[in-house]
Amino acid sequence: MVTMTEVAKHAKVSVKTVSRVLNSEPHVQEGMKDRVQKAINALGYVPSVSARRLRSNRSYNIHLVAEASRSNYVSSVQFGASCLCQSVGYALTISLVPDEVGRKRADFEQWVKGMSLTGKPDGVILLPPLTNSALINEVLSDAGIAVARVGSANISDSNWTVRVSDRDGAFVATKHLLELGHTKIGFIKGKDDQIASFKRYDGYLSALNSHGVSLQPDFVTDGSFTFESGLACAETLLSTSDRPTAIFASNDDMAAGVIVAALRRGLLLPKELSVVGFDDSEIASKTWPALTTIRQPIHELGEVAARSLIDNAATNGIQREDIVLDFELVVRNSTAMH
Amino acid sequence: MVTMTEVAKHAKVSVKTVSRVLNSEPHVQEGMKDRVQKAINALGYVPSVSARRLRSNRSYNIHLVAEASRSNYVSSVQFGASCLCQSVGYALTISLVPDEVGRKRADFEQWVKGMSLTGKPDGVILLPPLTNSALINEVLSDAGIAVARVGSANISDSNWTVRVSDRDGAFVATKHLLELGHTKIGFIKGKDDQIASFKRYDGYLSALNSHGVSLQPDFVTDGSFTFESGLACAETLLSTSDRPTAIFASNDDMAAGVIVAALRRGLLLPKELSVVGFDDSEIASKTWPALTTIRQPIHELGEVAARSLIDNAATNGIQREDIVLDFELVVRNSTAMH
DNA sequence: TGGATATTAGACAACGTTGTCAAACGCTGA
DNA sequence: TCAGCGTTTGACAACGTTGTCTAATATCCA
Repeated sequence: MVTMTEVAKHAKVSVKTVSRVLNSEPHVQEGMKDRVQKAINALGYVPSVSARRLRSNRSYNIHLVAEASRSNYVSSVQFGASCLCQSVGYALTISLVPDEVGRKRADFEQWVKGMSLTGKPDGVILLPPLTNSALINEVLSDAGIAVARVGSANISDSNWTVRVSDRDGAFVATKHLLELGHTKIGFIKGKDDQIASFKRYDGYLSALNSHGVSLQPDFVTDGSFTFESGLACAETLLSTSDRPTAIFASNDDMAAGVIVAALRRGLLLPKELSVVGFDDSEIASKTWPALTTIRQPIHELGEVAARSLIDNAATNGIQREDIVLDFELVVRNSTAMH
Repeated sequence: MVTMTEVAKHAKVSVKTVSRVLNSEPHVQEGMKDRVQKAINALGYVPSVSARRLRSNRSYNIHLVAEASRSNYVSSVQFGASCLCQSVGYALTISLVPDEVGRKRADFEQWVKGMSLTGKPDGVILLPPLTNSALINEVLSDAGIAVARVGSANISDSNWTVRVSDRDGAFVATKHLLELGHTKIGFIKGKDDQIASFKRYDGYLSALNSHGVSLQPDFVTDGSFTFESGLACAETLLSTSDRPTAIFASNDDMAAGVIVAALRRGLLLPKELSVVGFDDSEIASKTWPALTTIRQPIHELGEVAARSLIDNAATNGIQREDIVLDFELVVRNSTAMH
């Protein structure tokens, strides 16, 4: 292994000068820079992260925490974060936790400790539904770790939130159905541990309202963001005598469940039932008919979250923000005129 | 931050003794152990990974490399690996690379260098189709990094392979169709950069053979493991005058494509067409009808891969193996008697 | 009982980098 | 010409752990 000392010897300068060049510190003459650079290339020197970490007390590491379910969403965020981290020489570590963690305090503190055991990261990215866990946010804050949350949250502290407007997205989705002539629009809520669930419901309500359609309470059901819950809710919605002609599910997995439920009953889609989802996750384009949905720039969410944390670590800046990215209505084959 | 020195002072022993206790080295008396343990708990001491890494020249880090597509499969493996790493105090870092990497040598070496920049891992887990990339395996070997490959490979070196028997799995899947009375069985191959593709084809052939059914070349099409390719292949297979009554696709994504193609043509499933997939990835249970498929213990693949690498790092052992896990035929609603 | 060996504990150096401090140098203005 | 200042460089310590070596003590066998 080539060390800084060898580079220094080869370039006939001190180690400190090599260090200065590597970290592009000021007060180094051009000639020196060149000499050092040449020595580095000649010897194929690569700095030791371990040593750098130890001395500078930075981990050059971002940690992402997500629940193991919802794999499509998670892996898209991860991809965005992974690309960015790699491009700036950061490592991205991952914890996929089972669904129940975050509920029991002791377990979770144990988990945080485990994380610091593997090297306290410069920042942590939280994915829904962890985003809105007061417990997790508190524990991380207490540990002095910067946090970037992906998705809506109602926690107000000095960290980042990176999200799309759930309310506006749901509004646009519902409006799309209204404009196709639907007035009997079923809604499947998300899990109530996620703020997004309420915001999407809000958007649905406002859209109905702004089109002068009154809410029919039977048409609103409680899902939990899973395929199975979407299927079950659709069974309920479709078995009423005066059934909805369209269903807006709070995410794509549930919408896929709606489609299966409808096919089972022998409904012709989209003629006899229009379906809209939310997320544009992978499954949206693999159902038949393919899902009309609200596209979140999921990949970008991860990228922005990672970048915020890294910039923060580099500058020790404290300017935290609520970053809202744009969504987009993607019209496929699951919606039609009524 | 609490350091070892402080623990040593508190317990009135030398730092080395504390180190010995922490690493459960031999030759420490019980009394000492207790005293040190108490001091550790009292002060809430957590060892510094950075220092440990620097001194011991181990990274306590496993790196997983996958292509960003195939998210269901990737995140299952990840979950298995993540759980295991966490339970033994290792970190799991991830690189999700775009689909083309591994083709261009320079790019890839750049990538490996980037990885070592973020701390040379104790081991790397490769996921298909990277598993079988001679280039990647070579570059990692040259860098002296232990590798565990998930999925079939035809690279013979002294690293691990963790997989199921693709041939046998495909044999069982095909046999299932034959036993339902099908003789006209279409097959959709996987991408030819993966050994699994050939093995699954082999299994299909053997099953036909062992049931005395002769191969009909028209019934074999070239897919690439994507939903779209499955859809396209099914279009071809179903448009022939003497169309197959069953289709075995080399993975679930393609099988989902087959289902969509069939539904588009107005076929009744599974009555008019039986479909079988491979993997039991998330989508398999979310299609209508739900897919009959071969379940790989994907989660376990990741776990076993990670464990092999960690054990190796701890013991400096060199016993590398080809680990074959069990698969299982999962019968759902996409197959029926002919 | 004595010598040899095994066990236990500690002092110290070392890992490869960055931070601190001081020295050397060149420049400016009086 | 010289004090005063800014720039550039280097010597050295420090980060928190583990490896090596040595010393002290306990144990064993002849």
